[in-house]
Amino acid sequence: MNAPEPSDSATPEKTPSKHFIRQAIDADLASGRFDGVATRFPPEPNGYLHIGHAKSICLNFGLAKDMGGTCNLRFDDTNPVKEDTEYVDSIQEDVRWLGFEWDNLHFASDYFDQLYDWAEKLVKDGKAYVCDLNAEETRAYRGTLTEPGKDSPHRDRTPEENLELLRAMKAGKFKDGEKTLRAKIDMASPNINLRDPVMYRIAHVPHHRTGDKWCIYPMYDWAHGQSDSLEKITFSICTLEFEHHRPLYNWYCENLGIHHPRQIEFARLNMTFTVMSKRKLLQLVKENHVTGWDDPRMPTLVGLRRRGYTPESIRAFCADIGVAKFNSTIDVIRLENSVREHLNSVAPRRMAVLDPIKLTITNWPEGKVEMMNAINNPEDESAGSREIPFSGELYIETEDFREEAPRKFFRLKKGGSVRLRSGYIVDCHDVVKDDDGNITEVLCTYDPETKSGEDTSGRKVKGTIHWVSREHAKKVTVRNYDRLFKVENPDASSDTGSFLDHLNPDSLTTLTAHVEPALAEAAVGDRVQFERLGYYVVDPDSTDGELVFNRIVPLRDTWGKIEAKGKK
RNA sequence: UACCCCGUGGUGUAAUUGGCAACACAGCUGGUUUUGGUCCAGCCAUUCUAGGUUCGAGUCCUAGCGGGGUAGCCA
Repeated sequence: MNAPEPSDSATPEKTPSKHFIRQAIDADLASGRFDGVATRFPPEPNGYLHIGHAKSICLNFGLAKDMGGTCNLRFDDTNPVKEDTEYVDSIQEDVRWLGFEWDNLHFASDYFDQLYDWAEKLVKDGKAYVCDLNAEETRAYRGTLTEPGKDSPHRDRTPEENLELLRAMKAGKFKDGEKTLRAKIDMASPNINLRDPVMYRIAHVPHHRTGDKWCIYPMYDWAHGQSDSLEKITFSICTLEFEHHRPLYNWYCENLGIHHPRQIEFARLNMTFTVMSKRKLLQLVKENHVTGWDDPRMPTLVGLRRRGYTPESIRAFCADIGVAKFNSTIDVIRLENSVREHLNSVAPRRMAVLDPIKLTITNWPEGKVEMMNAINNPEDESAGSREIPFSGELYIETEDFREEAPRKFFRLKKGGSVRLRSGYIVDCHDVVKDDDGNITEVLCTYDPETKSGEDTSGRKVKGTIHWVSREHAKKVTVRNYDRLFKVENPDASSDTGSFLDHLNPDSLTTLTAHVEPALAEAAVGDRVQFERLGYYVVDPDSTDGELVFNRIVPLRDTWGKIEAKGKK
């Protein structure tokens, strides 16, 4: 424990700045308040994990790793009406996929017995009481944000009476909502959490792990800190909205006289063009605005995984955005960049034509097929190369040809030249049009002296475009995903409607693409770069006969920007 | 209008804890390039405001302004 800093203090340059939680930990270690770091990631199993949880996971597991400590995975399963094992499984899978392994796996429900014993202790100490007020009355007695509350009429029951009542509650003698156990703190506290908070509510509902054993269930505050304590957590890291709960967290630990972790709050992740609340994500799924929790447009971890995001890129993103208390909104571009950056270094390059137009090479020897050598990844020599068939009939991207084009258009135009990537330079001399005047075919000659890798011509052309050989190309389905929402802040409360009004109708475009033959062997989960287009992953929907590629993220598109600017 | 938290470039995060405001991303300029990708270079800030303490304030104090959170028997 408490490993000394690596002695690289001689290189002040490299010292990464420490966020405020790291600083707090350093201080507590230095002062002797704690002698190690033990954290936990405590999800409630009532939904799928999303990118916001990834921030918390990276923080908690990352801290433990960096400080030579431990991190547990604990399910905060104190409310059986909302929770389900379906989520327990998916959460574990997601945490592992992200690249973390917990030291211990726990469930708050495993502590129900201990929690109950502690509740009796507080009752005996005169620090908790059974209250007969119903939910409405409790609310009325609690007061408001600006007015103090009033004491419950049952606040002064004797410990003996309370104990008897509590045991009767546990034994199932009362109906749902008939009684609660409350901590006896201060009904006039400016902090509403301290106005005699409910510890137990009655709910005759089976629990996904404890079955019918309990009909009283602990509230978050009464379970969370105690679970932390039992696991000897030192730093209980949570999001900002729990800040006002900290005094209560402390009160329980102090009044029980048990191990007392330090709760530290940080700002949860907000991201542009994204909704993050469980309620809204659930609504997107339930109302079929997406195909499921793992729809590639969802910010869930299962969604991002299916989209093709790598765990490395998500971890890099989380490290990149930092940790603070300021309530910020991260530009989703940052997330997209992180996966681009990772995939740029590891994804093999392949050629795919999404919107084909035929290109015929009029001076190409009839029936000749030439194998061209193509580099797999210019960023990684060890990735090697592959062979691509080149022939007299090719497909190129429709948008890469213009009959007439502006000076700045570096691609193919009538009377112009372009390099076919890993192929030859071609010169366009004519086009073929249908009756409506649409171009159906581009006619070119090729320059035999310009073969890629053995160019002896000395010719320079402005542009290079991708292509596939018409007879050798494979057809695949391509799903081009875009942002799910068309506005930066879909959460923004417009008086008129809901966040659903901001759904992007073009968030998915499905098309049939022609790809180079090497792609026929691609397996589900393989990630490639379609040259000049973007990064793609093979979707599990793929079958033997038909591959499905999801667009993970497009390449940066400088030309697109130039063109868009020109139109304004 | 009670209490708590937070205000540093377009967006985020730093600043040896009182000592020349740094880094990343975005944007804009240019360069390299057989991906208009990658890569490289340059440009882009009166630290919310007003006072105060100090030789010196992003940092400390006071007041104001702005943003967020909180009144579940949810977590």
